[in-house]
Amino acid sequence: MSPREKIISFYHAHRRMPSYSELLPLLNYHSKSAVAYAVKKLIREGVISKDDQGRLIPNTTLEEVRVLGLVEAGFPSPAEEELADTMNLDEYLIGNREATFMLKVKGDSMIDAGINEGDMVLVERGLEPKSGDIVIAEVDGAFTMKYYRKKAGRVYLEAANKCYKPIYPKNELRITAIVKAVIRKY
Amino acid sequence: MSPREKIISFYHAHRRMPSYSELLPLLNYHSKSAVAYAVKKLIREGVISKDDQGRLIPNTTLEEVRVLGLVEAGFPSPAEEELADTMNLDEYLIGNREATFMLKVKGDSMIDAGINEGDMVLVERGLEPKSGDIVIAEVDGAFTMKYYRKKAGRVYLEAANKCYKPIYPKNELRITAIVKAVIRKY
DNA sequence: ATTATATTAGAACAAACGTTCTAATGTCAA
DNA sequence: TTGACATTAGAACGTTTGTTCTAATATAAT
Repeated sequence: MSPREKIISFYHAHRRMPSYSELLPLLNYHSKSAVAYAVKKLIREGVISKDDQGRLIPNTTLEEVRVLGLVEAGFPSPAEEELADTMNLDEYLIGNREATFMLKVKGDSMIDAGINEGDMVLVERGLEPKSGDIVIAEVDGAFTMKYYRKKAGRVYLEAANKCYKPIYPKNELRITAIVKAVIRKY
Repeated sequence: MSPREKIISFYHAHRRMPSYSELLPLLNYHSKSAVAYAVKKLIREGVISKDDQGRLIPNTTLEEVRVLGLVEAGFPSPAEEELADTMNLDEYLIGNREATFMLKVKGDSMIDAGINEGDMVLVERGLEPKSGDIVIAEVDGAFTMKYYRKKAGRVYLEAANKCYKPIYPKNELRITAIVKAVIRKY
């Protein structure tokens, strides 16, 4: 296990960077100056960084994922791999964390929109739905995921599956949340 | 802006929790004991926590998303909402961060698998593909995303789109990475 | 073996840390 | 107004922080 990996696992276990004292046993040293020396090396290598007060802060690569271009473009050669942009999944997917929830998808009503049973959807509450949004709606006491459509002032729900007919709500139509992202894990 | 939101934004800006001194201006206090008092309250409310040495650590809700059950089950009433499980997107989606990359999908060859053009895929390098995996493959110098199939010892690539025919590699077939997750943002 | 260099141990240091005490102030009900 | 309580300011405390120095040791080349 490299020093880098040890620090990363400490960071994820404690949700903060280790102090020099905590790095002593972690990096198998017996003096803080040895740690200081090792830390300087890691900083030179771009593994970690320091803030203006000397505290260690995680480098972006500790939390971010490298983003490449298109599938067709494929992977760059190791030489140019440094040019790759990085992205934080959390920041990318979550706007208002307080209002964001994750739901597991049941059924096949949105299969033509590429949302399959078992997928996870990130939904956000408290937003005003626009026509064309995918929403979580409460219809007659039950929850469903459908397209939210508004045509000629009339609101209805439409599945992304030809087997299902549009739903024209009889009573009230409560839009509980709006689907912001779909996540499928293999 | 509530104290909670101030701390969260500090945490995301500095990638660590603030010290008591840093909370002074943040919470508009002029003494550390006032901060200590406020921190105790926040801890009582479950907003933040402390480790065994008194340092502030972010509560799970600072980074995690609440997970509900099925779409059909919908949202629990506010009373039982505390029961909701939480999940960290990073931990959920990323196994080996060093080997993980993100690619933007071009084309419609995997549309029947629910992967559309413009989606992002999380791929991991250095894994041995199994039959049925979705992979990024280099065929004759170009990259494509296809199903990896192995039948009777023979390896070929198959699109999830009836318009495309299976690819039986003439020369070599290089599996560059395996698709671990699909992410679509609306 | 000898030299030069790189690394580590150990100690000392000022600065910053969270904690805790007293005193002052603010808040609210009676 | 009075009294009870909650909150804040300010100061002092012991501890831990990162830094920096010297001395000892390891490493590698000559």
